[in-house]
Amino acid sequence: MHLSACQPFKLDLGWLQGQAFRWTKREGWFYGIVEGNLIKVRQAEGGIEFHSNASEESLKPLVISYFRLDQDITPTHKALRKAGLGDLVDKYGGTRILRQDPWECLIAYACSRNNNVERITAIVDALATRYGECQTLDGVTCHSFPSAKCLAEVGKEELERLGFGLNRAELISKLAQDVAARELPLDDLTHCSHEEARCRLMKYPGIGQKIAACVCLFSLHMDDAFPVDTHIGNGLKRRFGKEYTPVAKNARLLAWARDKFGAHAGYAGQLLFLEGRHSKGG
DNA sequence: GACCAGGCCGCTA
DNA sequence: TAGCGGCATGGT
Repeated sequence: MHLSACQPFKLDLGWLQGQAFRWTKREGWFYGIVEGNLIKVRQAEGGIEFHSNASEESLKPLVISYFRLDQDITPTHKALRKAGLGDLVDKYGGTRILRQDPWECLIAYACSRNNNVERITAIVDALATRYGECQTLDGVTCHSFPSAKCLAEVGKEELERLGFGLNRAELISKLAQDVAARELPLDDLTHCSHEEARCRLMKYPGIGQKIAACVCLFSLHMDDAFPVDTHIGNGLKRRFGKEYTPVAKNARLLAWARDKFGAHAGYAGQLLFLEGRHSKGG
């Protein structure tokens, strides 16, 4: 099925994996899970083409939302050019901030501390392969991400065995229990203020400013969230002379970003991230 | 063994 | 509030 997208829009593994980790590319198609369904997508004239074994008609609104095909990106680009990121808009303007499933997003970024993208992908994928639902599309196999209820029953020892490490296993086990019991009603956080969502997430030891911001940005529809990692910090320093501390707790930095990029801070960060990873050869 | 990955936390001033 | 150091966890 063909879906048109507000332009510019360009699928690329760089920004897909930079946000959602588990997308793969085979023979020109990108394979990934959207709302529990394995789909394949590729760039098409004026938008994308996607296919699934599930009803494409019923998946259509989900796919549009996931890739934000209906988002008019022009105001964002205009704001970022004004803020001095015009070259990045030229380079990475086809990027979108995805609307991921909050549960998988939370777990993936909860693994991001002391870790790299490849390893995060590997352990999240190991979890899905072991406990998710196996799906096949045109010979490509992919597993949906296991539910919170499922992971709550798995237990932290098993998570540790899967390669999460002791601390991450404990954190993820706790998150699974609370999400399953709706102590942490993830879907409801979409309707909270950015501040409240952030605080709810940061109550968990192991989830700080950066990870909470990633979850807010990539799955809770909060485009003004501004996660600062090493790449983004380096980019800020290079371009704007901003001091960056690894804790990213620098309230002044966040205030500066809010002032500079406003509602588009998330996009600014994402383009800086892509530049940072790209320049490192990734 | 050093250094690096999309950090977090607690202590101190 | 910010600055600093300790800790984390495999891989190269």
